[in-house]
Amino acid sequence: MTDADDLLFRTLADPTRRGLFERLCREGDQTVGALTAHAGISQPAVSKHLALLKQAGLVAGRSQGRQTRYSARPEALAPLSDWAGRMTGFWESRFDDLETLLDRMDQ
Amino acid sequence: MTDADDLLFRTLADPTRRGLFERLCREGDQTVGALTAHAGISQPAVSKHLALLKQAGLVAGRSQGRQTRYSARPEALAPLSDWAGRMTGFWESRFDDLETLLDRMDQ
DNA sequence: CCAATTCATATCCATCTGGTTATGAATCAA
DNA sequence: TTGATTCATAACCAGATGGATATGAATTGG
Repeated sequence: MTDADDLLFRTLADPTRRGLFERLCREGDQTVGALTAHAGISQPAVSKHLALLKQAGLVAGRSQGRQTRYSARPEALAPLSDWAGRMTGFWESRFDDLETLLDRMDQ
Repeated sequence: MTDADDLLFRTLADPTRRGLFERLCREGDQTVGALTAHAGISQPAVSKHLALLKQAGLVAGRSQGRQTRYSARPEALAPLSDWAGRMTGFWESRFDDLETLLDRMDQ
């Protein structure tokens, strides 16, 4: 469990952040204003969440004049799926071991 | 984003809980004492984490005399991978739309 | 140039969170 | 039965977290 993985999990723990990320995945790039209009919280709060999402690599922001357009980076979710896969893998391999053991006991 | 999903994300946000869950996936059932011996925190702290993991469906505990053996339930991770898959799916479908649009403009 | 817009940052605050110690309930061993 | 073991729960505390408001910097339009 690396440090970056921990940041990823922590960042996704908040429903507001997941909401912002999901919206960017669904509907593509958005300005802070557009995101704020649907978030139900203040603009500074949205900006703070976006900063955290950015730090976790989940979004990227590029400045366009006085606006900032944010976009989702779903590739950043890969470590999440990888980790879940490993957990299930450990589980199944232990299950396999048990099966081999039972097979041996059967003989 | 359902309520259960939110609980799952929140529960996995803590590195100690992920560690406990990972250990149960890797090495199978463990008593609270065995888990405490490797966790680096007090037994009550471990019990509290286990209670949260249980509430999220990630582990199950069965009482055996004065011990409690906990086991991992990796199936509970499914909503996590599902959500990640949906996010990537949204992304890709938007990308497809853009491609079709560009294709049309090419004609 | 000046006013308005857009966003980020600073500051502050209530609440949540993860840890501790203390304690109690249940089980086992002698 | 009595004392030890194992775990869960209660009470408490320091620090993190998510929110608000205030403000400033940068850009744009008139």
